[in-house]
Amino acid sequence: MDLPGQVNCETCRIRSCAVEVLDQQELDILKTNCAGAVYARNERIFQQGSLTSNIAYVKTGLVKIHKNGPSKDQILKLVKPPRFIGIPTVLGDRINNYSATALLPTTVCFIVTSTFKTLIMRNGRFANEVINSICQDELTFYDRSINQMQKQIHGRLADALLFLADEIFEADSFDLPLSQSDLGDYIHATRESVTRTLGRLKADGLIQVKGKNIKLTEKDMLRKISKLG
Amino acid sequence: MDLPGQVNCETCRIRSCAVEVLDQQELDILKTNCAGAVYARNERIFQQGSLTSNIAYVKTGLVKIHKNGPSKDQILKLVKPPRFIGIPTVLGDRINNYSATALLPTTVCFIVTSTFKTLIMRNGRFANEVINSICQDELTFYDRSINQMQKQIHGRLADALLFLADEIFEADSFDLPLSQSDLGDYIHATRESVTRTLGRLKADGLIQVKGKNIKLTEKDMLRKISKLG
DNA sequence: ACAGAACTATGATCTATATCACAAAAGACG
DNA sequence: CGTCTTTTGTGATATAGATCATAGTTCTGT
Repeated sequence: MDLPGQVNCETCRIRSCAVEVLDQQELDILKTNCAGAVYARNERIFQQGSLTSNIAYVKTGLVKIHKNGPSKDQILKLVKPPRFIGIPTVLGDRINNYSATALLPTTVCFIVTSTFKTLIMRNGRFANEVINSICQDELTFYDRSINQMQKQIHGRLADALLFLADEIFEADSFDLPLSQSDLGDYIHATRESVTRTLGRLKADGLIQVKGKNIKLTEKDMLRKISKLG
Repeated sequence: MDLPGQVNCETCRIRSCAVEVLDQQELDILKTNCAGAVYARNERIFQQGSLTSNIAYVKTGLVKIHKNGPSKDQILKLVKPPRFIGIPTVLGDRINNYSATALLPTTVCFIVTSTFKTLIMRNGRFANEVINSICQDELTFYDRSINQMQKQIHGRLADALLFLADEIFEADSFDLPLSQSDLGDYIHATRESVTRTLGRLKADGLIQVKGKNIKLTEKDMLRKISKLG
């Protein structure tokens, strides 16, 4: 983790919708209670179970949110910046309920939790934007959960690939930012099943694979697979 | 649905933490934009896909939040009052992203969405309480998701029974508020599997079943099953 | 009280995907 | 450059739980 330290929220070009609505005085409060950090691929941003007094704002890169389950670690979601993560630590206990790890080189701003709370209390529009953002996340996660539960592995993998292409990279060709084992944790499958299913999609000509690079050549077909489960 | 209509938020004894922090003027705003309703068992409170301009506050009873998946309806969570439901409709589109159905006779207050938003904007403490509540829900749902995914059916059923006993009824003996088919939608299993697994728990002497009534006689053992999956 | 619907019970079979076992390939690093 | 670790590929086997089929039971409305 590299620490650029001091940041300037006023001139920051990757501000969240929430920060957009702050006034000058509030930006000053934020600025003096905010520190930047840079993470390399696979570096842990925060760890489940650890005490914290910060909320993280992911500015660039890609982050996985993951949590220990009864039998293994599971990736709850992939977070594309810009996005706040770890907001639930505003709750009393201040213990991270999940881990966050960079999947690509990632820049993060840490905001002191009490400052975040102060801004919520002071500025209703800020609070409103935060609520919107959490609600959006909530709905997305509901959908993802249902899909994970009800689709079988082909559909879940197709979903993941389409998500990476459409939402994360906005390109039909991209380098997989996760190992197949991670991908398994994300779509709830074993590494072996991921390998086999990827192989199947490749054999059927729906995707091209060159090392880490994946190219979705038949997105319509992938979407159909995603639909049918 | 029976409509008591006019409610008085000032004297309401089942106020949320959020409403607790409102001042007199805000309570007046709330009161004039709030209507009560009573639902019978299995009555729909709101329907996924329908347009709405209200947020619901469940005062008493028990509610299931459920949503259509690719292959079937799934119960996302059981909501024990008091609790707001449907907050995500504060997002632009105002379309319910899931359904809510009463599992027991249930009383609900509907709050006009714009009023809810006004209160968030006006009163930072209200906003803060709302955020706390959503965050709490979020964490609970993460845990539930991971458990659903990683545990097998015995563990999932044990979880559900312990949840009903400990969180909902606060008693080791209770009448199942869901059919076995619903229970299947809740723990992601078929009705047949629920029947068999319940039968198994009964045969093993961990629970007693008399019609709809269930009595957890070996909670420690159930907890062990829940842990081991 | 009775007919129709909804719910519960249980056995027989099938299947998607986990597990296990091993090997090859690709990265990491002294 | 070679060793060590991590990642990927692939077959053989096992299994939890779905699906199918059939009946009995309880609820609901008239």
